[in-house]
Amino acid sequence: MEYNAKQLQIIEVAERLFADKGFAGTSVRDIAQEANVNVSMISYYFGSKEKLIEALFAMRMGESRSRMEMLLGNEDLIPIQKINILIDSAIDRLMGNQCFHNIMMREQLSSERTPAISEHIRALKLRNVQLMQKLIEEGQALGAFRKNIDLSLMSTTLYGTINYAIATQDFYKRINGLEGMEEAEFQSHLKRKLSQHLKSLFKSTVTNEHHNQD
Amino acid sequence: MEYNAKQLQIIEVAERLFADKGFAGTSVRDIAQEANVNVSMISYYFGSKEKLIEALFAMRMGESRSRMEMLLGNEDLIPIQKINILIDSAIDRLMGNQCFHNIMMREQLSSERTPAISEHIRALKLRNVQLMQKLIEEGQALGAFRKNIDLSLMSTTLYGTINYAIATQDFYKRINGLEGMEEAEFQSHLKRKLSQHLKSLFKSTVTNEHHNQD
DNA sequence: ACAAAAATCAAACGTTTGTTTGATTTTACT
DNA sequence: AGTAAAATCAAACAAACGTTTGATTTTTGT
Repeated sequence: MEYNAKQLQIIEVAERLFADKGFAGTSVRDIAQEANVNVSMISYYFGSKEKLIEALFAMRMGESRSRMEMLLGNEDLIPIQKINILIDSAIDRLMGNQCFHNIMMREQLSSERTPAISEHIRALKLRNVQLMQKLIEEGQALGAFRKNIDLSLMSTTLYGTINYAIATQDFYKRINGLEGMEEAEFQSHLKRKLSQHLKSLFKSTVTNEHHNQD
Repeated sequence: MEYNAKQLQIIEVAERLFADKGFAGTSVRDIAQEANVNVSMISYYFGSKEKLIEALFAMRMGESRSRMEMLLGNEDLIPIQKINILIDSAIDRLMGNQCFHNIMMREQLSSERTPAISEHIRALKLRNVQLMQKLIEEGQALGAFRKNIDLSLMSTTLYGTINYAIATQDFYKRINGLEGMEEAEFQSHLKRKLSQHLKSLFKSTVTNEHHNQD
């Protein structure tokens, strides 16, 4: 589905408001006002508020594919390098679409509020977890990774840590005394810290190497 | 504040519904119906729907203290044992109060929806992160733990992993083929897996010991 | 047993909700 | 230029919302 400028404007405003106040907490009049359109345009273009959030999901899910396939094809990389690419691409994806992933998180907290959306999320999570399992099993086959790794909980730790870091970033800012830092600078600071932290975490946990400082 | 049976009934039903459908997505009539009370009783007892969720937070926050202080006082335990106790008590606390922590997670996703609640959450998170920092610094002082540990992101990983595991437990069930398992059994299964996973994760990451299988 | 207090109820209150209507304006096409 | 389609609008719609009211029942304390 392709959208014109007005429709995109509505979707993007809705994304921001849904992320901030939740789906039920956001009225179509809120959206219409911030998007500078008449209330009736939402039903006119999307059919209903419910179909609007489904359109948002269909749109955002359609993006982001294919960039990670590069990493699978490249045979020059050693297992831990592939894991590191996976970590960084997950951080980039979640940090770069905070509003949408906030909404996704909310949807996961409700059980099956909208079947179409739940199905989108399930498919995405399945791709993510299978990709990580593939990389870990490759590393295990090469003898580089430990055998006793809980595959599905490793991806829980990856996405759980990133999501939770994003959800609590104000708290992180406060306890690390970064309240004065400019927003864009803070975002890249957090990305860098998350990257270091998760890479070190995964390296210690999945590899057979003895730990060495860097 | 102490509540009578009817008030507790309202709070507990509200907790379940807020967790499942969100605060804005739950109507006072939903709550009244499931709690078998008249709609007006909610305003009568709590003043408003908003004050009801604040009462819920005040009640749940008041519990759960003090059990973990035991772990701090005990000088017989080595650092990694204290960390393990912290992990298990976090798992027990979050898994044992899934509805409430679901609501807490939702509140963290909205920026400052209710200042009183945000303040409760901030205080709780501060206690948690400071406790973990204290334990890690003890271990570092004893030479048992590495020096280059990102203190605030370690607790992000702990709580992020548990919260995300709880939020996606239906998915976990499905990809691990546990759909037939009885609910109580699955809950203790997940607790055990989470405990093993997080202990192994923390051991690999924070200690100076070389890894050994168990 | 009685009076005061607390609890409960159906009904109504005024808003806000998502959606539809019908008229009007703007755009697109020949 | 003229007409059909698309877009926009204020207004209205019924339903659901949180809350209040005022009468009635139940509980409590003496």
